[in-house]
Parts: sequence; C-alpha cells; structure tokens
Amino acid sequence: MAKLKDIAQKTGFSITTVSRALAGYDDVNPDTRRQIEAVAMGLGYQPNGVARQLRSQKTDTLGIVIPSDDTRFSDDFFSELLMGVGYATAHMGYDLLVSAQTSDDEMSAYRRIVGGNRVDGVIIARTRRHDPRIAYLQECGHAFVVAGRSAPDEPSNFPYVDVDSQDGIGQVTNHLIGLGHRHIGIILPPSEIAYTGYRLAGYQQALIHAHLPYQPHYVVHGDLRREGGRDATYNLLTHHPQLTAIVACNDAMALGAMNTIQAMGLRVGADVAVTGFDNIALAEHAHPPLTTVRQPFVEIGQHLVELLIRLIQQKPLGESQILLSPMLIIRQSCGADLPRTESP
Amino acid sequence: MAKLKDIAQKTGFSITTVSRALAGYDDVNPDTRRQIEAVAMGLGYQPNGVARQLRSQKTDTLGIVIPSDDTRFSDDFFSELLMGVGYATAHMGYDLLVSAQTSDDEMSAYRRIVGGNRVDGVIIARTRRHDPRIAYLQECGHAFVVAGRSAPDEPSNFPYVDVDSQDGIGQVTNHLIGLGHRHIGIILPPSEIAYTGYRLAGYQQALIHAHLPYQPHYVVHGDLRREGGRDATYNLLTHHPQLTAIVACNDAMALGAMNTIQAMGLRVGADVAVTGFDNIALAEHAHPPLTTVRQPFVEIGQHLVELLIRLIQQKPLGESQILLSPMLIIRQSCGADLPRTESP
DNA sequence: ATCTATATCCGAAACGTTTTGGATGGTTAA
DNA sequence: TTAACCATCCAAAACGTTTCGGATATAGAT
Repeated sequence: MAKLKDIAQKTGFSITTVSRALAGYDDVNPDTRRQIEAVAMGLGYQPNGVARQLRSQKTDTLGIVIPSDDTRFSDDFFSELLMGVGYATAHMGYDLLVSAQTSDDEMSAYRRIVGGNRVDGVIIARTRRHDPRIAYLQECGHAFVVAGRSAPDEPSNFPYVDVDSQDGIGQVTNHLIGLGHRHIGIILPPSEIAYTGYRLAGYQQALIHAHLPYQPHYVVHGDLRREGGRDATYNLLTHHPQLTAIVACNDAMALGAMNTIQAMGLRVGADVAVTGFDNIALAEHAHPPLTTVRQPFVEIGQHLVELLIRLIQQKPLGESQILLSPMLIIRQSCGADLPRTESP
Repeated sequence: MAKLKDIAQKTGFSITTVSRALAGYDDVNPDTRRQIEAVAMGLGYQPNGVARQLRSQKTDTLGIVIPSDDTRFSDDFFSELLMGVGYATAHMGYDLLVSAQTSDDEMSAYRRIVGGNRVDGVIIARTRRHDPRIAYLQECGHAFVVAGRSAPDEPSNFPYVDVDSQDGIGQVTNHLIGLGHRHIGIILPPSEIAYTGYRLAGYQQALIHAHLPYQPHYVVHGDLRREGGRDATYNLLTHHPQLTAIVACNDAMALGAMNTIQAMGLRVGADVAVTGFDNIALAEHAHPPLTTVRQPFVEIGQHLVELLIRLIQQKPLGESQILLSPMLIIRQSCGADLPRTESP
C-alpha cells in the first residue's frame, strides 16, 4: 500500500505538504496540489484509516453489541434494528462495528470496543434494570445512545429513542376490549427488561379505563422467544380457560402463543385472540396474520444514529429523549373483521 | 483513559516492561508483573485498540459491505447472512465492521475499509459477473472470501462458500414435475448475478431429465424483490395461462408471485404451484407456507469466517471452495400434500 | 534599502502501542 | 579471578497520519 511517504518521495515534497495538499488546505500551491494528486491517484493511494484514527483520536465509527447466545442470535428484533441502524449509519458517512458478543462475559465486548477506542460512540439496545452497560458508559464518559428507556421507576438520564409501549399495549388492549373480550391474559417480558413495566402499565390502564378488574393471575412472563410464548400460553390457557385473548409483548412470543392455541385445537382469532408487539416481517405473514404494534425500526435507527453523531460532534442535541408513537396494526389474529375462512 | 505510560509512571517501571508484563512475556519478574497487573487493574487500564492495530498491522476485524439502496436495505438475504456471519465472527474472537454502502459509488466502501487497513479480511456476497470487488481485492492482494461462486462461465479462482443452487433448483423442478406439472415457469435473478446461470441450468437439466421441452418463453427475470416477483408472475401468467407452476429463484420473489396469483383469483398450490429459494424466516409463515430450498446461513457464515481467518493467519486452508448441498423444504405452496383447506 | 505581508513549504512532535537489540547486575562454572 | 550465563529491565524505533510552529522566498510598500 502506498503511503504519504511514497508520494512525498516521488514528488519531492515533504510528507506534510502531501498530507495538506490531499486534505485540501489552502496553503499549498495549486500546481503542487495537482502534481501530488496525480501521483496519489497513480499510486492508488488510500489513507491508512488506523493511523488516521490514532492521530486524530476519532474513528468515524459507531459500535453496537448484539447478544448472541446460541439460542438467540437470530433474534428478529435485533436483526431489524441492526438493519435500521446500519442504514442510517451509512447515510451519515459512518461505519458500524458490530460485536456479536458471546454471553459468557457481557461487558468484555464493551470494554474492548469502547475502552479500546475503537468507536466514537455506541448504541445500546434492550435496556435492562440497573443496566451495567449504561453505568459503565456513564462512568467512563463515553458517548452512547440507547434504544429503549429505563424502567419506569428508574431515571433515564441519557439520550434515548423509544416507542411509547405503554401507549402501544394500551391500544392493543383497548382494541381487544372493544371487541368484547373481558378475560385478557398478558405475556410480559422477563422483569429485568426495562420496558416490561411500561407494557404492564399499558395493560392495567386499559383495564381500569374499561372498569375491568385487574387479575394478577392473568399476567405471566416469557423469555421473548417463541418457546417462551408457547409455554406461557399453555400455562395461561390450562389454568384460566376463560381467557379469550392473549396480549404477547413481542411478536416472537405471539407466534409461540398461536402455536400453542392451534395445538390445543383452538382457533386463533375466533376462540382466542392473540396480539404481538414489534411488527417484525413475519407478523404480516403469520397464519392468521398477527395484530401487533409497529416499531418503526428504520426511524428508530435514524434517530439513534443522528442523536449519537450529534453527541459525538458536540453539537446541540435538541430533544435527546425521543418517544415515538406506536401504531396499532390490526390483522386477523385478534378476530376483528374475521373472514372466518379458517377451518379448524 | 489510562495508558501504558500512566502505569509505567505509577509503578516506576518502563513502558516496555509494563507492556511485556501485561502481555505475559516471561522475561519479567513475577513480583514486578503482579505490581503492574495490580496497578493496571486499579486504573481500569484498557489497551488502545487503534494504537495496537497500527503497530501490529492487524485489526482482528472482518469486514462486510451490505448494499443498502433505499429500496433494498431490508433485504432478508443479507440480514440472514449478516446474522450468520456475525455469530461466527464473534465465536472466533473477531469483530465485524459492517459498511452499509449507499449505492452511488460501489467501490468506495471497499477502498476505505480494505485499502484503509481497517480490516484483516472481507466477505463479499451476492457475486456478480465480472465482479469489480473481486477484481479489486485480488489486485491488491487483500484477504477475502466470497459467499457464492462466479458464474458458470467464469473462473472462480478464490475461496468461496456456496450452495449448489443448480442442484437446489433441480430438486425443486423435479419435485414439481413429479407432482404432474408440465408447464413450469421460472423467475430468474437479473443476469448479472453470478448464480443465475446455475439456477437456470438446474431448471433446464430437470426438464431434460424428464423429457420435457425447454420453453424459453417460460423464463423471465426479476429483481430479487417482491415487486419483481409480482411483475414477472403477472407477465408469465398473462402470456402463458397454461403454466401450472412457477419456480422463483428467491423467496422474496416467490412471495411476490403468490401475491399476484392470489390477486388474479387463483389459488396458490392448487391452481399454480410456487416455489422459492433461501428459506428465509418468512417462508415458513407465508400463506400458504412456501416450498423452498434451504440456505443454511449459519453454516455458511461459519465456513466463510473460518476460511477467511485461516487465510488471514496464513494457515493451510484445506478445502477452500465449499459447495454445500441444499435441502428441499416441501410446504404447501407447491400443492403437494395439499390439505385443501383453503377457500378461494 | 528596509520592512511587512503573503504564499508556500517543511521539520518535528504526537497519537499509544509492540518489538528489537541491547544494558545491567548478579550468579555460576572454569 | 574471570568468563559465561541468566534474569530482569529499558531506550528507541516503528506503525502512518495530522498539525503546530516556524522557515524561506518573493512581492509590494515605504
């Protein structure tokens, strides 16, 4: 690879001048610049990014760590988010360093990436209670931005982009109530997930608003994967056969719920309504199509990246805590406008 | 951030000794090492990755560039591949630099990443004819590995991992023929895509084997997206209503084909069989579920990453051109074992 | 002729590591 | 007693940039 030095030797100018010529400084003679540019082009010069990063102490790179237990690496939420973030990152002229971390030592990836100065800022997703990643980043003063605020009872003293999931689950629950459902189960995420509280609150609030009793037995937890949805649904339906609707807190669990319902010989939508959250690509094509709450991943990614870059460049943030309004997407799984074309 | 220098000052040893102590060299007194380690721990020392990269001329990072036209950034193929590669990369202790490139200048991302020494090796996907990326990487002698070989009539003189798509499409076509279909259309990818030739060959071979005529009119091209599948199917079915089956060369186009068929008032599977390729997550949940050919993305990612890392570390490659056998996945969209539960 | 301003250039330091090639002092073998 | 050896340490160079603070020369002003 050609270096500045090579161009300097070939043109007879100093490394400094070559560097400044290529960087567009105006204290270099136009003729000189042309010569240098010609030689640089001829040699196929490409600046060494690493050296540049070391000297200028910035990398023009954002980092994101995705969990990848053997079980979870194909998590649709992360793959959608990753695409949204990747898209936005590219459009801002940054690169994206993805560290799929094996679960053994959660923080090591962050230390390597952040402490090792590999990125100018990081994006954190799926916030947990007392999230150690946030604590670490705040302590070491590194730029970061979070997809999803803290739990309702914790402070969110950092920039974030989140969807108002209380509102989202509220809409979904209202919709079910409007369809006549009175016994509605809910499958929450594990309680250490930060947004769990918001989703529960949305569910409770909708019940209260409709003067329906809140039954703690109707609330269970699942692991955000399809299996979790299956198990949780089985438990709910065997203990509470009076349930006519199940609100799952993400699409993966909703799909699991549909599996269980169908396996029990019931009809999704007609016998038991099911709703999800996220609107992953699968949701539209589920059988029956899944009523859910849309997370605008592209928009989320865009906001995250813009916020983070402003933070890095020390520009004014504007609104640094962005709460997006979710959109209810009504499909057949909740039994509304049921075309009744399913045969058992 | 604490540097080696800080530890050196605090312990009274030289930077060299500190470096060597932490790196585990055996020419440092055990006592000294303990002191240094203690101080390093106390200061929360984290080696500066960029400096280390510059000095040692390696990054322990792999690169992948994903296309992200506004239209295509949510390409399921890439998101599945990305997950597979990310997973494997993490397990090998490497990081992954993802550059979602905006389409304007295709090679610029490669030049920046590769020429700029940001990565030790890159993964290329969706090979095209006369692929300029491969030419560039071969010319500058950088380590790379390819997901998908060259077109049949071009040499594949580089390490790759590919699925035998001739065999895959052959299996699919055979299966359709076995179900009694005699007029089978095929939606190929654009002809500049390298694997297009293999898929066409698989189709042709299956026809020949069954003594069926090859009808050039039954062959059309689509843009690998759902819209392409829709348009192509519309053209096929309006010009050749005798078709009873359509082989789409990826799942996205197959889903589009299903849309069109249903929009024309026909039943997928019963009236017109449809098959895909890739087995993206959606395929299983399509309506009806899509018969397709599985691409084992995780396995592909694993092979790609292992191959690339061996290349980087100059270890013997073993088999450097890996052709995986695809697996036919039979679902309802081709009308086999049709439960006939669909109502029109 | 001297001074100032301007245009153009460059040496050297710095970014934080790793590694090379000794230096130092003590211990052992002859 | 001297040479050889070992254990332990370190100064300095190198990786390839960017940038600070001048240096030099030429032109114009006085």
